[in-house]
Amino acid sequence: MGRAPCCDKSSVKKGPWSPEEDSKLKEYIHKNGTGGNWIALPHKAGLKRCGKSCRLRWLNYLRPNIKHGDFSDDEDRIICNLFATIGSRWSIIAAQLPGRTDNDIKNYWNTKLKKKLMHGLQPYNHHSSKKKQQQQQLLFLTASSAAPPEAAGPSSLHHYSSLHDHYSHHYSRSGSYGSSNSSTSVLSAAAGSCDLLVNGDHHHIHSTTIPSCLDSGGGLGLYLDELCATTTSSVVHGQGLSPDPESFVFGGFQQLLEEDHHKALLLAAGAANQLDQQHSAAASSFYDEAKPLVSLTGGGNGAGGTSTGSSFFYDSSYSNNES
DNA sequence: AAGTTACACAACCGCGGACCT
DNA sequence: CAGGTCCGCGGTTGTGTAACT
Repeated sequence: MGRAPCCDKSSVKKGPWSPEEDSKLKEYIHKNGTGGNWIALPHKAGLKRCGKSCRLRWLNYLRPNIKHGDFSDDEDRIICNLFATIGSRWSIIAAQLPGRTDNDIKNYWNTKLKKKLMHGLQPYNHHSSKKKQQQQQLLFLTASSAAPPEAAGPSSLHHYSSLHDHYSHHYSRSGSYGSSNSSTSVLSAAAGSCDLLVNGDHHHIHSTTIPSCLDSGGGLGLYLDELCATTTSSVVHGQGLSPDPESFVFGGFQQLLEEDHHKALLLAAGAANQLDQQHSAAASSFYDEAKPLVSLTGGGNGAGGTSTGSSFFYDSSYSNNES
């Protein structure tokens, strides 16, 4: 029954790979391929390594056409856009960046890009009172400005809080996500005017004054008054569609405590799924089960992705699920 | 110059789903 | 169908090195 154990953990070597090990692995795979069996590979290749370790070394370092070194602005943009849409699905993000590995992107995000984003989030709303500012927390929904207007998809209802689940569900069935040649547009969320559905109340927002969140990506945001309040009747104000876009996007951010910085960052990146996980307790205190916490409807200019990408978010089955 | 801290990156670990027997 | 392994993924840790005091 079953298969043999992957390896004897007590007898395998761990830690950094030596050049000799690298060349052994490279040579073996060039001659024989992986054979579809990483567990058996190290023994055949004469390596005292776990199959998992070999696989990781090959995929992340030895494989041909791997890019090392600085990420370009375009790559930054793509990573931010994708992270904003799907969260930390590094393998999917990596699939959109030829030559980059998920591990590489993950490290890059954790060490540089996240900080870059943090530093970008500093101007403050000069128009709000201090007390008001302290009460306000920022809910930030990112939307890609990279997608051209003509890429707009049909309208559908988006429940941001469940975007992650939808995404997993849909891509795993359609298998179309990797086929797009337009990585920035594949996962673009709506950037044009749209309706926000907050605890059942509709708010229509026009995009023309919506500024860019990152250097590149577009974004729209709104304040949630008393985000952590225990009441379920909190009102969401669609603030900031003002002549002072910067203050809208980043307003209130500086008042957040360390924990909230992380929360706001996740929000800023649109990683609603992570927010759900990490702050579900706080969120659940004011989340009305019967109504979506925050939803995005419509989608004018820039909504959705192109060609293959558009099927992603505007899949009919998804729309059906929402009704 | 030595010690400490911060940073970047490689590698490991554990989990969940797919697959095999 | 049940019980087991394999594979791939994401989170975390370890290690080398640069920057700072």
